[in-house]
Amino acid sequence: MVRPPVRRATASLRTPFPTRDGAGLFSGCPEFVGTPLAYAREEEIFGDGEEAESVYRVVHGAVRTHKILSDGRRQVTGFHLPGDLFGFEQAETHRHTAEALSGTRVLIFKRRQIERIAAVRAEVACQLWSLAKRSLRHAQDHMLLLGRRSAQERVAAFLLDVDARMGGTGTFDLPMPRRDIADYLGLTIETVSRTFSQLEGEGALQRSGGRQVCLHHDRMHRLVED
Amino acid sequence: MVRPPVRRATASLRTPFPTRDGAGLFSGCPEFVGTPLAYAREEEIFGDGEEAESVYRVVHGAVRTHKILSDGRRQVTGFHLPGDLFGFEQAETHRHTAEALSGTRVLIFKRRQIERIAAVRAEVACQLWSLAKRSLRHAQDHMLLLGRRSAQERVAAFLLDVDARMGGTGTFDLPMPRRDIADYLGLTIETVSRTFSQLEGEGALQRSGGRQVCLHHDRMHRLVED
DNA sequence: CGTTAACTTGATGGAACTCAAGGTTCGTGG
DNA sequence: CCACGAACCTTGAGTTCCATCAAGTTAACG
Repeated sequence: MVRPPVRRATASLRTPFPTRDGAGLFSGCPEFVGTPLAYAREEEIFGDGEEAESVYRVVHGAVRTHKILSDGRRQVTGFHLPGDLFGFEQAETHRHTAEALSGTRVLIFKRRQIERIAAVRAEVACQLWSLAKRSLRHAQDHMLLLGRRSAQERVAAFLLDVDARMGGTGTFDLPMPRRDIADYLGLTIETVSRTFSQLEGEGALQRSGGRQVCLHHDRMHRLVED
Repeated sequence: MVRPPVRRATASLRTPFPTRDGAGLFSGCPEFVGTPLAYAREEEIFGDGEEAESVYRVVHGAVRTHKILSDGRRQVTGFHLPGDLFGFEQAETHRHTAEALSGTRVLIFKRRQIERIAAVRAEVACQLWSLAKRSLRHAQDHMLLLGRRSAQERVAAFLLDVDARMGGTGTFDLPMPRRDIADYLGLTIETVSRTFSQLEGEGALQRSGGRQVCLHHDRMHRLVED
């Protein structure tokens, strides 16, 4: 798979904004006050190999994290929606790249500070542990998808997951382009596109305008073995 | 992919043995005293959906954890060697099945007890957090492998990983059969077998007696893009 | 409204899967 | 110690699903 040269965000209008959300708690702990920051579409939030100074919480918009091989093959490891935390690392450096999918606001927390507080307050450390376990479970579910599911199952499972995270109404706008979906599901954009068409042909969903979809929950679910 | 009926351990000689290793610490915390227990080859340690009462540490032998779809497709999510912990769950029930690869001894810890101690001692909770982050990193690396790597790269990366975990001498016996390797790498046993042969043909490894391999480190590494 | 990126569709090819033997290893009992 | 059987592993032939290559078409945006 050949991939065009690395897409780097050009826009760098990183506009700090008022502390409206500054009171936003870190898992219900008032001592964590995040610094609000905004990123433009496709702007990099942190890069693979950089020192992991901060941890992030999405306030508005969406973020993707990915890993990339030297020849350009990319695996998107997660999409992060409002409320989600990302950027935790086991080591001192990031093992991922994080980029905004669209104009996105986040709260930034200092990793050192979080670790300092966790080292003293057991209930905070337990919350962080729990958070990591939740991510781990997601990663393991995704391994099953990547290792053993067909293209149709992957796309169907993905759409059901996004729907659930966006409110579960069955109608929503996908916050990411096909390339990101493909790289998340271990497929190519062509296969994702064809699978969308196929699902629409089978009456499992309807599309309007590329990004908007309306799922037929029952038929969709029937496509995903479990 | 059709799979033979679920392989259930028939042998159930779960023989508790003396407390020789009872002094084995839980990440250096003397208050955790595990109960030693032994499992026979292919014996189930815990099953998907069961209540997650315990957490385990491998003392001797090897364990695999996997997830399985209703039609039998299986994804092995990890192999656990002496010193490794497994069986932590985010929720109250296990989301995996764990089975002994060979005669295996483990130490069992009560999850409730660990949680009780973590809730009070921050440094313990931080260790557990760190452990979860390490597992998460492994899972994310594996996603990249499953989503984007070729069969040859998967097998080569796998062999290098096992070698490193078994001492890094380059010569070792694989503790698992081809089926488990295949289900770990998202391949079929035939493809794994063919890839072994291909790697041997290219001089990247030598086999003797099915399970024993001797890796040619340089050539092996060259096959794994990063 | 024009330009560009994003998405879709078609034709073709190939890596890995499936099906089917055959060979090897290893444990068990004669 | 050797013979037998049952897993386990390897190899071959044919097929399939998804990737690749190549146009088109639609949508987004200045």
